[in-house]
Amino acid sequence: MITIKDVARQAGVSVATVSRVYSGRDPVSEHTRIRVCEVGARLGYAPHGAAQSLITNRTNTIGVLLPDLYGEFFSEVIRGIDQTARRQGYHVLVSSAHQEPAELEAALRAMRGRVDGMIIMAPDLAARAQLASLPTRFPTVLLNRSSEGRHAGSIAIANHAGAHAMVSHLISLGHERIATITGSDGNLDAAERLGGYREALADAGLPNDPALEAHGDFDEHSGFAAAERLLALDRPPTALFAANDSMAIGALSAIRQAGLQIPEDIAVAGFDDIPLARYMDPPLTSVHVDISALGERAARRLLDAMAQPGRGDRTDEILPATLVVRASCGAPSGGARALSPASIHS
Amino acid sequence: MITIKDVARQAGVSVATVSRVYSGRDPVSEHTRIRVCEVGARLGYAPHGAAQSLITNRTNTIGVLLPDLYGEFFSEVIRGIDQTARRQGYHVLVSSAHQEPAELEAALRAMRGRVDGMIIMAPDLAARAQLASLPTRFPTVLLNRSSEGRHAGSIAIANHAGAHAMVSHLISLGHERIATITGSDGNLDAAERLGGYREALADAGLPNDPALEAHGDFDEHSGFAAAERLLALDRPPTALFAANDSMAIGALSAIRQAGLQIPEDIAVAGFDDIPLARYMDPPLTSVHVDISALGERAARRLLDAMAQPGRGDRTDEILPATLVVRASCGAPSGGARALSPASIHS
DNA sequence: GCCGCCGATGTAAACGATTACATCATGCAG
DNA sequence: CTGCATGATGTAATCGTTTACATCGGCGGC
Repeated sequence: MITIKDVARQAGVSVATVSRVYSGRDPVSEHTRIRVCEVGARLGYAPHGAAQSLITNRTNTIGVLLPDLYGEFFSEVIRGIDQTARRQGYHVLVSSAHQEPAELEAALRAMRGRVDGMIIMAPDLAARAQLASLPTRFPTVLLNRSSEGRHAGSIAIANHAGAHAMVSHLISLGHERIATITGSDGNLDAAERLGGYREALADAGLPNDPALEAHGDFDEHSGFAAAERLLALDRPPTALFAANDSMAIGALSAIRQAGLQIPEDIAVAGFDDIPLARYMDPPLTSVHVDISALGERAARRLLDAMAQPGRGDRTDEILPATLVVRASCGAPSGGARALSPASIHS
Repeated sequence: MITIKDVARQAGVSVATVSRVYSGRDPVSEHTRIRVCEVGARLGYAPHGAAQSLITNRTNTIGVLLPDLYGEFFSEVIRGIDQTARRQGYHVLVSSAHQEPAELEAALRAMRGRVDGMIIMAPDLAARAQLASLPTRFPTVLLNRSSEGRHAGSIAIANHAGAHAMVSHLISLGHERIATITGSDGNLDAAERLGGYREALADAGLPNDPALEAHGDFDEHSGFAAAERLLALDRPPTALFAANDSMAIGALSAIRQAGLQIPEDIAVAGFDDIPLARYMDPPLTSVHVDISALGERAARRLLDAMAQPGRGDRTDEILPATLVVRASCGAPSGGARALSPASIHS
């Protein structure tokens, strides 16, 4: 492998000069700069990242710790992070599927000297608790609401508000028996969406029937199965709010298979507004959240925090969600309404 | 930040001993090993990645270069890579959206000293040509068929065979006017799938009507728009093969909107077999490819190549695809058939 | 003509680990 | 008792950069 010394020797200058040419910080005479660039290009020289990191104490890399990644959500958040990171000359080191607290900690240690900051998504409540107790080595931004750990800022989705708005919407359409299909147990998003559902019912003075809360785990099949169970009830629901679109789509399939009409016999709504939602039959009413924006905001916040070390930004930010009404809920017309433009500073 | 020296001092030993304890290579007396571990844990010591990389010349990281990432495909391939990589103690550095050859080269340079090997996916033909001319710094595995560059192995999806099988299947159902919705221009997967479509028609002695090849770009909307154009033809097709499922789903929507029945009036098939395909109405016939396995294979191949430097593995491997017949194509029954178990050694 | 400044360049000390080699005590064979 | 292998540990060179500091020539102000 060819190093800065090789370039220096062949260009007849010292390593310091070569370094200056490439970093562009100190003044270098035009003559030598051209000469060095020439030699560098001919030799195919590229600075050794590790060596640079060692001396500058900056890696130009941000780490991303994600849970096991379901579907498009993962792509989108990474895309948002990667785009803003690269724009600032940063790389992205990803690591996924850290359910066990121990594994999570190991991953975190391994990042030492490899990243300048971290974006961590730990929707699992147990892992999250563990996280709070870890020594904070570098700037960190949490995805999802940071209930406890006061050591980092966070960015979350308006889960509660979104779910509340959706269920309220269903109520406004005249539904009184509204079921929900929940997300995975112990998942924070799932819990918050369920909370929004319950609160909306309570706000409207409707009873909370436990039989109408069917378990799911965010994938299509669990939505299908949950819908089948709900339809088999003595008094089946007239509306169904799934905690994400994948499950809603599974539910649509189950409902059709039972020979029922959507939305006439039963209204359906989802959460996430994945691209495919509008192409369903009928098009799926959902809560739109801009996942890529979530990643982008997180990256931006992290980069800011890294720029001004010390004055860490402990803000908890909530990304607004938008109600997208389509045919599956039986509402008269389409259109989107904004809700919860909240940006809560604690 | 706390270094190996701090641990050494507090434990009353030399840095060498601490290093030995952490790497576990050389023998260390049980007494001191415990002592060092104790101090290390108390101080929260973690070895500095960059420093290790510099001296050992190994980063324990593999780089992944991806094009702009559409939908679930991206998640899946990354998941496959990340899982196998982590199992071997490797990290994953991702970088996406490199369309421009210049940008791609810059990204590649920036990896120097940060990764031990690379997985590169460059479906764009122009970028791919550029790639072949780059000096090969480290072991590399290409995703998608490596037409030219003889400097690396590759793993590809059975695009041609999959499309061929699907179109042949439609022909066997009696269709003679079969349209296709193509993927993005200049995209290799798209080109190969189109090739498979054309060859299947030719093999069956059917004419190739250019009007039946509608442009798309892999997203839902383009599928919707393309289907509208096809339906407006004087002699509309009786079957439709979309180059991916997203476009097929957009097409389903357009066809319904035109008041036509699927599959009675027009049969529809896709490619990729995304999880949602089976939940469509009607369930979507598609070509199943295991994307996560693609990433996994790529990672495994790369890790192998890195383990035995020099004897690079220039094999071109093709991952088999499976025909998944559901209701949308109007075939009598369901079930999957394997095709193209090809693993071509060149 | 001298002084000081400035711009261009070189010298060498870091950065934090790994590891070949040296050192040293210990135990055991002869 | 001597010599040597062995196991535990320390010393110091090394990886490829960046950067504070030194050097040096030229130039303008006085």
